[in-house]
Amino acid sequence: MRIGELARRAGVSPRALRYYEQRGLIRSRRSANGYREYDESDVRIVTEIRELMSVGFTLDDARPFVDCLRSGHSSGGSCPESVAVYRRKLAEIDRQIRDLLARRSEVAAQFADACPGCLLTRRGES
Amino acid sequence: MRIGELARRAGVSPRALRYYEQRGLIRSRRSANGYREYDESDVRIVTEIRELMSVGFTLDDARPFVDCLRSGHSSGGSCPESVAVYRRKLAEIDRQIRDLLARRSEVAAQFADACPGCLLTRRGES
DNA sequence: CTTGACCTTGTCACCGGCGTCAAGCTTTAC
DNA sequence: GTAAAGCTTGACGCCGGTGACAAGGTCAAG
Repeated sequence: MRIGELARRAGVSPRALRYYEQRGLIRSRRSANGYREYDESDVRIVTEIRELMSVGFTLDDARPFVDCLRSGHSSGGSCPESVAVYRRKLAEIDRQIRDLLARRSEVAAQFADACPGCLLTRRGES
Repeated sequence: MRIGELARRAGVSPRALRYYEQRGLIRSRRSANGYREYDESDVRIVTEIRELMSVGFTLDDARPFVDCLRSGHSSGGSCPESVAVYRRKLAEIDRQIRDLLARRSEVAAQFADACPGCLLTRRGES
């Protein structure tokens, strides 16, 4: 299939696919007229990339998963390198959560300091 | 004082100060030779900006605080507009925390799905 | 033959907060 | 007198993941 069909099937723009190729995540055969040619395995790969990006992974983060799929594994996350990325991302998210919690209390403290009484009424807005 | 001294006293680069001016956060008198001239109130303003940025405020977020200081208040956070920004930022942080928590469980779910057993050993890395 | 849908490469734009360099002035220190 | 430090404006670069546009090649349907 050509780029437009792959894009439709994977739910991305052709522009994004060319970018992924430029970044070395997907490859393409070229037909005689220069058009990119893809097959089913590319659909799988792009789908995997999108799934990872939807939970905050970068393209570089996704690379080990793509390699894992290419090396024949049915799941992109079952290779040691992918597992390492999973662990790293989880740790990263945990760190971000901690940072945000710390930041929240700093903001609340500054707020209370600058405007005593303002904070007494509402909290969290959840 | 000139830009270098203000920069040193406020703990920022001269480049940052020119940027703040370009964004309309600080103003400068010019001496005869074209050099920017500042006084103590500018030290106070830049310090306020830095304090806000250190807890994740953008320059636009800081603007009401600067205006508040300029209008004679001893604290930049005591004006209604600043209070509104405080509340907005707290709500924003709360939202980000919720998003990250949701993301964390999505990543953990994908991880568990892709590599059953991998997640059993450690969690959180805290 | 022509229209229109699809493809190609290449480039600029975005967002935030500057860093960094260029090219030229002024002031300060010795 | 001169070199170093400090000042000026202007402009490009960064980071991530595209969107949007330009200027063209290709191919199927009418």
